Amino acid sequence: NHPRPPSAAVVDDIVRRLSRQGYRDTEPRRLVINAVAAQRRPFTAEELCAALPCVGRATVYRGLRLLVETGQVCRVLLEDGEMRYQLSRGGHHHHLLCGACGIAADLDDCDVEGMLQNAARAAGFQMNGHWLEVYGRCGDCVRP
Amino acid sequence: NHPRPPSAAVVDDIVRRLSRQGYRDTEPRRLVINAVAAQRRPFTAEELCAALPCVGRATVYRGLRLLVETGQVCRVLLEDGEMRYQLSRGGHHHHLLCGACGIAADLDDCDVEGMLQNAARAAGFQMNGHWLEVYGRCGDCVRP
DNA sequence: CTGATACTGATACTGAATATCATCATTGCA
DNA sequence: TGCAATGATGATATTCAGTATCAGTATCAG
Repeated sequence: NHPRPPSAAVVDDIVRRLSRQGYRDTEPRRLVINAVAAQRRPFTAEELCAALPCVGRATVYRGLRLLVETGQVCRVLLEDGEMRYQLSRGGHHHHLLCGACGIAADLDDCDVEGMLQNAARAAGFQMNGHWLEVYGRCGDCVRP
Repeated sequence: NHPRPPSAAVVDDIVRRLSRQGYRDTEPRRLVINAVAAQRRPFTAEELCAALPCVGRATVYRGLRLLVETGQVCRVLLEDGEMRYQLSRGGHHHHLLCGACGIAADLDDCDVEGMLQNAARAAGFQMNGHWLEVYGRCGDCVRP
């Protein structure tokens, strides 16, 4: 339930990728990335702010938005409609969200794509993308 | 692009269902339901307020919330994360959302359920529900 | 009819997110 | 290495959706 020590390699990787796109490597931005990488489960922008009292609110929000826009952080939609964020491993994937402990596991090898393409086509619709979240209980919460 | 004249039968039906659950049949509430039924595409709470200048904001929000809670209006998640609402036909279904005209078509006969169940189980996860939206272009917007 | 109570709506409030803008830090380049 | 050019920061003000309050009103069962 506590933040984990973020691996410096992960943070450096993200900073490098931003650098390649022309974004500067700054102290506050690194702090934001660090805090994002330290989260164990989907978090809100406000939680980030709380975890970074020495970084301005605006900077935290800007940093988070940047990470989302560059695809390094993905959005996670909770069952009640709340939007949270999580470090992304990259690539298309979905989330298995545990309603008990709040953790989000990745679900990669799932071919909804093809099925949806077909269903959409049958409805005269050209599919370009989709959003999928799966809700339930993770293994640890089902049998404790 | 204009609101359609809401069928009185649909509105009456909703009012009756609310009545059965102990909710009163009031003038402002009927106006809200009427406005909801008149929408052609997913709408926001604020759009409802704008369409109902003679009904108090609080009442519009309360009415909308009631309809969502009783399952007569479903939430629709846009690609950019914005949450909208739409009159529900009831039953489990998903939406085909057109990014061009904003319309939402229903997708009923699609068996993602089973596939997700299996994928979730393989990850040691007990699935209880899911959220799915499909994005793209509707037939009218693909070939105009 | 009538009373219990659900409902309404003007208003005030909250809280998340963004705009502003003077100041500072970073980086490419000389 | 030093120096602009400009991207980034953060305190503050502001916006805006959504909710709480609460006195007054409408509904409906009996």
